[in-house]
Amino acid sequence: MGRMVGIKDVAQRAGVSVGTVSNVINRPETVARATRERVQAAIELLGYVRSESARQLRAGRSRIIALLVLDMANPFFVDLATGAERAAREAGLGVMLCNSAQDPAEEAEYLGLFAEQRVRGVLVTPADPEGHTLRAFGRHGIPYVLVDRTAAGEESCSVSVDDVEGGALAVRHLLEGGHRGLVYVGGPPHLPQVQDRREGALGALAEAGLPAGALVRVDTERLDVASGRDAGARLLGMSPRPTAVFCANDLLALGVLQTLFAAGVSVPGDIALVGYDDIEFAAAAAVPLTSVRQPAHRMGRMAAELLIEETGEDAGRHEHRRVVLRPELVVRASSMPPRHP
Amino acid sequence: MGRMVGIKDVAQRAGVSVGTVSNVINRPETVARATRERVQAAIELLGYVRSESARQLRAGRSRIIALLVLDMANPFFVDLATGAERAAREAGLGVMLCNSAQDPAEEAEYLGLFAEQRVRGVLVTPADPEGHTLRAFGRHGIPYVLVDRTAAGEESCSVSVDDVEGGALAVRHLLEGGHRGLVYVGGPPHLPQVQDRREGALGALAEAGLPAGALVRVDTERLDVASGRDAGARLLGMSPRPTAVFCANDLLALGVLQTLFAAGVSVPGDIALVGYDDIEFAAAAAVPLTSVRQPAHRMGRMAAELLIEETGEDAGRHEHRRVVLRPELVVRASSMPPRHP
DNA sequence: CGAGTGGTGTGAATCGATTCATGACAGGGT
DNA sequence: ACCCTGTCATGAATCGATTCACACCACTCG
Repeated sequence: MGRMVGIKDVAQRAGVSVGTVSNVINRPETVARATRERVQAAIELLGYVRSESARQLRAGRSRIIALLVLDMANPFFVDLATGAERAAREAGLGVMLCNSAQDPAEEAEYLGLFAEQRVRGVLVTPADPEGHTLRAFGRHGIPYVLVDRTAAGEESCSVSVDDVEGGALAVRHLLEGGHRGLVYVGGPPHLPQVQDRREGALGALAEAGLPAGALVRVDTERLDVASGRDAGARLLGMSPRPTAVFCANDLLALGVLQTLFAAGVSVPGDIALVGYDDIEFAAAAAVPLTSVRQPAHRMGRMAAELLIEETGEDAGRHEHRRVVLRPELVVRASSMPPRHP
Repeated sequence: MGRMVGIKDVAQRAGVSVGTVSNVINRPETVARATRERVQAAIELLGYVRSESARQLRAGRSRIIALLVLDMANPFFVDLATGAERAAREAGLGVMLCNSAQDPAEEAEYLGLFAEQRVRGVLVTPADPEGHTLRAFGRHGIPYVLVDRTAAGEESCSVSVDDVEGGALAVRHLLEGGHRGLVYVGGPPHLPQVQDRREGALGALAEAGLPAGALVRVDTERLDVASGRDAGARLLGMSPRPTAVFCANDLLALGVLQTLFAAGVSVPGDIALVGYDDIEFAAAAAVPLTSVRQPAHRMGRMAAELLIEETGEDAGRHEHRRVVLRPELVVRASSMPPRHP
C-alpha cells in the first residue's frame, strides 16, 4: 500500500489548486461546473478520502460526541445509545460509545481520552456520586448533557425520566392488587435512580395511608442479574414472606424471578413482581415481567439533540434545559392480582 | 472558555522550546531532570492536554480501532466488545463501537467514516453476504480482522468459534435425550453462522444414522427475540409437534420459549429447547436455557490482539492467522430428558 | 473608454505536535 | 591548550485540509 493520497495529489491530477479542491468538497456551488466535474473525477480516480485529523486540527474540535454509560450489559443503555447514535448521525457526527461499568475510576480515565480527542461533547450517566468527573468536564471546557439523571444546578442540560413518578406507578399498581407486604430491591443506595424510585414508592404508600415501614428495603451491590439472584435468596429467607416485590431495574427482577422459580415459589401466585426499564427481555421472560417503561431511545435522541444544539454553529444563545419525561407502567403476568385476594 | 492551551504555551511558560516539551511527553529520559520538572509543572499549571488530531496528522493514522458488530442488542456482541475494548486499552488504543444492525448499507456507511478517521484497523462481523464491504476495506488499505467468522482466503486474520462443532454438540445432546423429531430454528439462511450450526446439526444426525429429513428447518427474518416468537407460533402449528428444538441463537430461543409458555406447552416436558451463545439471560430465563457457550470475551480480546500485532510498530512480519475456538455445551433445565422416554 | 461587478480560481498562512539535523556546553583525557 | 564525547536543548520542516484576501477575466453600464 503506497502513500495516502492527499488533497494535493487530487489538485495536481485535476490541474487546479488545493483551495479549489477543498471548495469542490465543501462549497461546490462556488465552483464552475466544468472544474467541479474534473475535480470529482480526479477524486474518484485516485480514491481520495479526506483526512479527518487534518480537518479537526484546523477546526479545533472533532466531529465526535462521546456517550459514557453506566452499564453496556444492560439493554436499557443499549437502547439509549441507539437513539443517541441515530440523532448524531443525522447531524453528521460520529458517536464514541464507552462503558464506565459503574466505576468512577474508569469514568475518570475516559475523561482524559475525551479531552485528547477534543470531542464535541459528552452524553453521560455519571457513576461518580461526588460529581468529580462532571466538574472535571467543566474544567476542561467539555460540554456535557446528563442522561437518565437530572442536573442539579444550572451547569448543564439533562434528559431524564421522572423516577419518583415511576416508583409510585409501580407501587400503586401493587397496592391495587391488594398487596400490603412490599419489598423494594434496590442497588447501591447512593445512585440517584435507586433513591428516587424508592422515594416514589414511599409516596405511593403514604397516599394509601400506609406507614413507610410497610416497604422493606433490600440493597444489592450492583444493578445486575447476579445481584438479583442474591436478593431473591434473601427474599426466600424472610418471614413473613412478602407478597410483592418491586425491583429498581429489570436485571434485578430477572435475577429474583429466577431464584424464586427455582425454589418453587409461584410468580405471581405467591409473589408479585415488578421491574423497571422494560427491557426487551422483560417481556420475553417465561413469566412476562410487569415493568415501568422508560423511553430510552427517545431519551438518547433528545440528549444528543440538546448537545448538538449547545455545540452547534450558532452556539451563541443556548440555555441549559432540563427535560423530564414520563414513565409508563406496563402490566404483564408477573403482577397479575392473585385470584383469591 | 478561552483559547485551547497548546504546546507552545507550555513551552513559553517553562522557558523552553516546543521540541523540548514534546520530548518531556514522549521521551522523558532524554530530558534533564530539572528541565523535565519545570515543564511538567507548566503542563499542570496550564491544564495542557495534547491534541490527538495533531499527533494523528503527523503520524498518518489514528490510535483508534473500530469494532463493527451485527447487533448491539445481542448481549453476545456486548461481551465480545468488552473483551476487545480491554485488550485495546491495554495497548493504549481507543475503541469505536459501531452497530451495523445486520444491514449492509449501514456497514458501507461506516466504512466511509473509518476511512476518514484513518482508523488503525477494524474488527468486523460482516453483514454483507457478498463480501463487498470487506473488499472495500482492502481497497482503502484498512486492515481488518474477522470476528465470529472464518476468513475464506489469505486476506485477513479471523477469530471464530467452530460453529459446526457447536451445532453437533447441541443436537447430539438432544438425541441422547431420546428425541427424534427435531426442529432447527435459524435466522436468515445466508448467514454463515446459521449455515454452519445447521451443518453441524445434520452431521450429528448422520452419526446417529438418522436421515437429514429428521431435522425440520424453520427460517426467520432476523436473529432476535421477536423472530423467535414468530417461530414459536409456527412450531405450535406443526403436526406432529416436534419434541426438541435447536435455535441458532439465544434470542430466538427466548422468543420461542415465551410463545410456548404462553400456549401452555411445557419446557422441557413437551418440548426440549437448546439455544446458542449462552448469554446471561439464558441462565436467567425462568426455565434456564441449555445453550452452546461461545467464549465471546476471549474472542474479542484475541481479535483485538491480532489486529494490534498486524498494525503494530514491527508490522513487518505478520502472517494472517485463523484462530478457531471450541464451543461448549451448557446443559440446563430447558433440555432435561423427559422422565418417561 | 474607464469603472464597476460578479463569477472563479489561487496560494500562502494556519492549526498543534513530532522529528531530526544541528548546535551549545561541560567535563575528561592527552 | 586541544580535541573528543556525551548530554541537552533548539527550531525549522512536516503532516493535510481549510480559509481568506486577492487576482484575474469577461461583461456591462455610464
